[in-house]
Amino acid sequence: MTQESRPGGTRRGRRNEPGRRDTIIDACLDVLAREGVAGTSHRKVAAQAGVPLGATTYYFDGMDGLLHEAFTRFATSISDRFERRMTAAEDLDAAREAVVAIVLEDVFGDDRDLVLSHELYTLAARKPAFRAITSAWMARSRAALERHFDAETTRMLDALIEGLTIHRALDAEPRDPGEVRAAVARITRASGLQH
Amino acid sequence: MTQESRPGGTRRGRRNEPGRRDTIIDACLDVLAREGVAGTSHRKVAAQAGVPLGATTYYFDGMDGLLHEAFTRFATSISDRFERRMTAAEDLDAAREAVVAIVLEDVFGDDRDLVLSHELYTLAARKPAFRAITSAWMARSRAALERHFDAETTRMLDALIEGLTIHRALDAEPRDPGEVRAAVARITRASGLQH
DNA sequence: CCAATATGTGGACGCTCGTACACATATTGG
DNA sequence: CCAATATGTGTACGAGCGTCCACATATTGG
Repeated sequence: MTQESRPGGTRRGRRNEPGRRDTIIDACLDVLAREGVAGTSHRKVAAQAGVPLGATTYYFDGMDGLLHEAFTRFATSISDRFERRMTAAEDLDAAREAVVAIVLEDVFGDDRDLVLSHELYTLAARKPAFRAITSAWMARSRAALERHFDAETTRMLDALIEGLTIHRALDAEPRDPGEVRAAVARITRASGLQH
Repeated sequence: MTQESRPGGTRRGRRNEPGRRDTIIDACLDVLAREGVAGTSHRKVAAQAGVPLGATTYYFDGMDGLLHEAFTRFATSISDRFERRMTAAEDLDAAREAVVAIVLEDVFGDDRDLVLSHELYTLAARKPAFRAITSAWMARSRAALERHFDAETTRMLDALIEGLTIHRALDAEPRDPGEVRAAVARITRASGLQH
């Protein structure tokens, strides 16, 4: 059993906390959501995670490395949810309704996800290294959509989802769910695959 | 006639350069496009504009004030172009084609505008003060679209434009112009106003 | 049980940052 | 022509930043 030489005091030297990296990544996402990329620093992440400053540079390759892992985790989790929704849909109408649910519930439901998405897009627009994350995310979304829609419709739909999401974020008043449904209907009209 | 006491040397005291504020705002946009909000500082803007550091705090109310004016100028100029395109269109088909041109030429044509848009959106997603800028921008775009399309279609189209733009930015390969045209056609099918 | 090693930390270094303000000079009013 | 004022600037301050590394300690191998 592990004994602490100075219980309650500052411990130095070797430790055994396997979840450390994970804790730091999650803390990084918290800070990102709260302060944005601009306001995220090693020190703030360390404080949020409850680890010493040195740990954030020890486990990750600079700030960019940390951001990369954090946003990868974020994009993957959003992507998972998207895929689950689309896979669960059994026919074309269910697929359309799944898209509506994604727009209305998944992204709009949570300010945090929305803000994080924007931060990631902005970073990706500037740094190619982060574009790999958004590309993978988009590729997965499209693959999921293509279970139900043809390739062209999929790309249009993907763009529409994005646009509806963004505008919802910047709009003051809430959007009519019926309108989202109608927009999805227009884009996907007669463009389904056989099931 | 204005005489300089120390020609070629450092000048202090009262000066008469009315374009100073403008110069600084433009320089700020340059820095923003190059380095992002995160990397923009008074010093960098001052260097870019060729003015002393003090000038950037003298003419503007802190960094936020400067950012606000810079992004206002940016959004207004994009918005002008949008409005001009839509106003020039004389019938429904021309309006559809104008939208395609906006997507393909205006936004995608210039990486700088794209990056600046993202930076602004991200800021707006986090700070309400900047949301006023994006709201005004969106309101103008919609008003311009409503010259040709009904209100519901306008909102859908606005979102679609946004989404196509964003995805174009993050996509590696160029998008087929025909597909943009097709997407616009689907959304606007039988939704025009009388002219 | 004792080296050797792996693991992690605290603190320091050099930098950039935003802001504030004493002061220098151009302009203006009398 | 001279005070008074408007206009702008140089500089300094304190804070926060990323990164680095000597070192402390837990673990392991012999």
